[in-house]
Amino acid sequence: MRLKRTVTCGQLTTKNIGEEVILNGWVAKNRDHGGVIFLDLRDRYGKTQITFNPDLDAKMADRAKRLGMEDVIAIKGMVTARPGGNVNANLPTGEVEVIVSELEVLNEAEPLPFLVSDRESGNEELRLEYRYLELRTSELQNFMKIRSRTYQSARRLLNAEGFMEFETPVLMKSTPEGARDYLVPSRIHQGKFYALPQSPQTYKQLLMIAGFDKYFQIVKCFRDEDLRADRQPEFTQIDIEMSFIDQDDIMGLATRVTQGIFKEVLDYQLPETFPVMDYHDAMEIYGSDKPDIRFELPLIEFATYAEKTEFSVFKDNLAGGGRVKALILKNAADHYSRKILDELTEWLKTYYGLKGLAFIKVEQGAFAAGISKFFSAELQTEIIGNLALKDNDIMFFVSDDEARTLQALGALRIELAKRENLIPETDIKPLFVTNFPLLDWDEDSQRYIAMHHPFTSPNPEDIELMTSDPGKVRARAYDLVINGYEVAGGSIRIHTRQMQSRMFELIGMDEEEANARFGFLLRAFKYGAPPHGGIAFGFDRLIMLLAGTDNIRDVIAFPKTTSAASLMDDAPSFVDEDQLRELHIKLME
RNA sequence: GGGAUCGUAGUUCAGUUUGGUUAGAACGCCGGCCUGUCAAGCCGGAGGUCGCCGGUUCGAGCCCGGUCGGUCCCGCCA
Repeated sequence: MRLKRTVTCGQLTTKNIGEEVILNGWVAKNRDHGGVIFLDLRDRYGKTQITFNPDLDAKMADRAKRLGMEDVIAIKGMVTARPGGNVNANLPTGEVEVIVSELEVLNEAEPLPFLVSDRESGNEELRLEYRYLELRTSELQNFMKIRSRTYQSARRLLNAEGFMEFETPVLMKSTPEGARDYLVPSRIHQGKFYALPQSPQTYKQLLMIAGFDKYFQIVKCFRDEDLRADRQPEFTQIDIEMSFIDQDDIMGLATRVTQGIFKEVLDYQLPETFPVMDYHDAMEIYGSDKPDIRFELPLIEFATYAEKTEFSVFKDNLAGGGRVKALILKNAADHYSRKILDELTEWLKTYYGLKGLAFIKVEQGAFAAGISKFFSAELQTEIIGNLALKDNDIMFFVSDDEARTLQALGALRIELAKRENLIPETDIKPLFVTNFPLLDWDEDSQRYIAMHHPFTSPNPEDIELMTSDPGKVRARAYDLVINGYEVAGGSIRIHTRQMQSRMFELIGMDEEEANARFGFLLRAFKYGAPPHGGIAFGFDRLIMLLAGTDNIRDVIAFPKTTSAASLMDDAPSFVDEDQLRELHIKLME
């Protein structure tokens, strides 16, 4: 190219008036007045108005007339103050314009499938097909800048803490405990497969055994599971592991890293320490292991009152080991018509398997509507007094088995908060959730499965329970939760062969199977494994919070759709017979 | 695996409730006018397999069945 830029499109101000400059960029807009022609020239640094005047060069003005949106051009010209009254206050460069003396058209663009100036001008399917165009929009340019700054910030902070950065294999052994693996067939080893890592878990533990006591990696992870608004099949973690530490050390580090990132990327000051909540309390009070604590609206234990009602649903559920919990919305009963209550009920039935949603409203100091007739006058007075209910309050009740009650009411808590505008959108409220159960009973396979992963250390106080009541054993595991998103999760690991074998036993994995799958790790434990533990940040979710978006696709340059496809390059796709033959693979009909 | 919802000019949408002649608007595109705009303005034009397949009907963008694709959710995500 002939005209190489001397400045970017975002930097010219009145200070540059009188300078001759060269700009390169995309035509963002062409405003042709018949005589004078204004173009907005855009690059990732900003926009600058360039002006063609036929009085100065009629031929060039004619060429400028033909320039269309997203053409790539280079211009040389003089930085000039805009005439009085023509300043654009919305643009940092709005006080100046460049009067063009030379024009080089670097590449013309065809008519566009949607407007780069307006992200909403194309639906998502189309934008994903032309993702490189969507990435030109100011919104995604900004998200990618935040992402880039966050990489740098994380690296700087961890480096300052004395961590070493590593890379671990992407082609690894399949370990079919946990999420479904993405498999890669081996050409050389007929019939054998590599797996893409769900996380570099075992490698980082082996690096601890190797003596690299502070490890980190910004790493892609792959999980072949169904997608959500905050889940992609390939996603990025800031993976961290440390030796000779305890849970508090990891939580402290995670706190400092999170604070540092929010400070450096957003100049947002998070609290000095993050609150710590028991898993049990999170479930009981918020109905979630990743509670959004930007607003209160706690779940209320209602069993003792429910016992005194005449409502058989409550009493039967309690008798059968189920639960009754409630939510109170203050001064909002008039927002909940029959129609809206029916919609909420239908939603809870459909998604959370509830049989119904009960409610009462408070009117003139007593219960009204819903299931109020099942409460005696004395009971109503008692509840109104104890729970400080006022007129126009509405109380929702969910009663089912424990898991369903907590999950459904937790979901209702969020839904009601949205409807009532109770969520301070700009707040950032982190907390740690700790003391997760070590094991989860799996009905399908009639055995315990590891809730976090099978390398998680049990709480030393609960070792006895491993024999007597495994379901009660707490894990030394912790999640960092921000605004209802699980942003990071980790644990103190098992570091002795004995304990690891015991854990495998508990989840019903016999020695042979354990050796086949994790023998390399078990063997390593025999040669001086230090106590260690770590945490992994869901990098994309962290960016979502920093960017203020609720969609993970917004913060990934080339994301996949809900069906794990890439609309731009059409992956996945069929491959040649030759390729399959080389891999010893035959497709089933 | 299941549920909900969407699919109509290049694009965003209206039209579907109640089936009926030529499927509209805006933006973009093309042409013309216009010398200070910044969502520039004014005039004109081109542009449609109503996602696809099948059915009902004298007649389907509209009704029915299926299918493909997008999104959101449940299951799943150690």
